[in-house]
Amino acid sequence: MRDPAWPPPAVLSGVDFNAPSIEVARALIGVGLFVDGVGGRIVETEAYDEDDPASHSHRGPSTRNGAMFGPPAHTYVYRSYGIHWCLNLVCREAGHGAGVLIRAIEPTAGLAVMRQRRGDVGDRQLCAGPGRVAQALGITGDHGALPLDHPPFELRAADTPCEVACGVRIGISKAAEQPWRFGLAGSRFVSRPFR
DNA sequence: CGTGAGATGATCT
DNA sequence: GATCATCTCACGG
Repeated sequence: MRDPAWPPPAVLSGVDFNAPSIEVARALIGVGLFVDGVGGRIVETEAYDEDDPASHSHRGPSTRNGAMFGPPAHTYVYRSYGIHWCLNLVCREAGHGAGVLIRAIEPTAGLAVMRQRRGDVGDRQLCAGPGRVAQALGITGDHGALPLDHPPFELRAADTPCEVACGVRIGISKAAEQPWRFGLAGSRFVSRPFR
C-alpha cells in the first residue's frame, strides 16, 4: 500500500521535483535560476532517467553520479570532456537516478559578472549551452549535491506561462532519437534552434 | 551559413 | 584504451 504522504512534497517555484524527469524538464522552462544572484530564466533543458542508455545513472550509482540518486530538488554537477562543468537538477524520489540538464538560460541578472567569467562574447552566447551556463553562473564541482532552495541557489517561478518546444537531445550517441530536449519556443537564447 | 579538429581528464571496460 | 550530456577556433562556401 502506498503511503499518500510519501514521498514528501518537493515543490519549488511551482515545479514538482518528484515528477518524472521529462515532466520536470518541461516544467522548468521559464523558471528563474540564480547562483548568488547571477542567472536568468531557463530556456532549454534535457531529461535523463535511469531507464535511459544516455543517462549517467543508467548503470546504477557510482562515485560520479551519486547525487542523481540522492534527494530531488538538489544539484548534480559533473565535468564534461575534462574541461567544462554541467549542471543538472535532480528529480524523482531519492534513489531513482533521474535529472534534468540545464542547457541554456536567458541571462537577466548579473550580466557584468557573466561577461567577466565568459569573456568577450555576445549576450546571446553567455549561457547558450550547458558548459556555458555553468561558466557564466560560476558553477564548479563544489556546487554538486546542494539543495536548490538554499543559497547560493535560488529558483523563481515563471512569471508568465510559456510555449514549450521539444526535440531530440544534443551531443549523445545512445537513445539519440528520444525527443527529450525542451525549450522556450522562439527564444534566441537556446543553444540550437528547435524545428 | 557550414564542417572539422583539438583541448583535456574523469570514468568505465 | 575508448568514450564522453562540450566549446572554441579555423577554414570553406
